Amino acid sequence: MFSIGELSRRTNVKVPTIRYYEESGLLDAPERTEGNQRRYDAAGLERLSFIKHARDLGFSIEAIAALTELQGHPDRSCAEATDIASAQLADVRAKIKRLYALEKELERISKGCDGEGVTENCYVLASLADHDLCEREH
Amino acid sequence: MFSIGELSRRTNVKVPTIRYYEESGLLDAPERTEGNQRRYDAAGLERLSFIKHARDLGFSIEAIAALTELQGHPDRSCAEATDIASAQLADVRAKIKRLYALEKELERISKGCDGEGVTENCYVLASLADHDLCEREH
DNA sequence: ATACGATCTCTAGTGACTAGAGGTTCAAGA
DNA sequence: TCTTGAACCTCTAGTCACTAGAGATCGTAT
Repeated sequence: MFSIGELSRRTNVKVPTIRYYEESGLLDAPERTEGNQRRYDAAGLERLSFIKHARDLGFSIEAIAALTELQGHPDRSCAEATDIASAQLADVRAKIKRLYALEKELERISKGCDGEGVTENCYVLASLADHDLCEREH
Repeated sequence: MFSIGELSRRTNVKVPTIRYYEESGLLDAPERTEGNQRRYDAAGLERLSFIKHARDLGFSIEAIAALTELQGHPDRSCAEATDIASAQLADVRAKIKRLYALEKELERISKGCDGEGVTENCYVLASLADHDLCEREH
C-alpha cells in the first residue's frame, strides 16, 4: 500500500491529476487511512498506468472510460476496442495532414521575410492579412 | 456598415466568437446603432479576416494580439513578427513529429487485433496496459 | 514532542470558444 | 403604420483536461 505521492512518482502522473481521474470516474476510489489519506495497491497502479499510456497516445478521457469498461468484461467482443483505436488513429492522421499543410504555409510565409525591414512591408503580416497570398488551402 | 451577422457570414467566424474577440481585446469595439447593435465597416472586416487567417494557421490569441500590435506601428522592425511566425512554425513541426510517432504506434496496435476475439485477449487493450510492448517512445 | 513535508478538500483559473436563457431591435411585408 | 420574426443584446455557465492556490490536517523521522 502506498500514498498518492508514491503513485504519482511511479506513473509520472501528477497528484492533482490522479485525484481528477478519480473524481471523473476513471479511477476507482482507493482505500483511505484513518486520517483520510488515499492508499493504493498494485491494481490501482496498473489501472493508472493504463490510463497514462492511453492519454499519452492521445485517447480522450471518454474513450479511456469506454476502454476500461471493456476491460471489465473479458468475454465481450473486442471489436469495440479496435473501433476506438481505429478512430483515434484516424484522428491522429487527420491532424497530421492538417498540420502538414500549415507547416508548408508557415514555411513559405517565414521565408518571405528576413526580419530586417519594418512592419509596414513585412511579408509575414501581409500574408496573414491576405489569404489570397496563400498557395494552398488550410 | 453592416451587422455582426453579416460580418460573420463574410468571414466564416461565428457571431459569439466575434463578440469573444472583442471582449478579449483582439477586435476593437465597433460603433453601435441607437438600439445598441454593433455595426462594422471595412476596417473591422479586414481586421477580423486577419485574425481568422492567423487562427486558422494555429496562432494563439496572444500571438495574434502581439501581431496586431505590430501592425499598428508600421515603422517598427518586423523582426518580432518573423520571430512569432518562426515560433509558430517550430511548434507545428514539433506537433507533427509527436503525432507521427503516435500514428506509428497506433498503427501497430490496431494491426495487432482483428477485432474478432474477446477483450480478454485483445491486443489493443494489452498494448495500452503495457507500455513495454511499444516499439518507440511517445 | 516537535517539526515539516505530504496530504486533504475546495474554489477558481486556463484557452478558445459554445450553449442557453431571457429580453430587445431591426427590417420587410401587409 | 403595424406586425411579425429573424437577428441581435447581455449574462451565466459549460466544455476538456487539467493546474494553481488557500487553508487545514496527517504521517513520520528525529
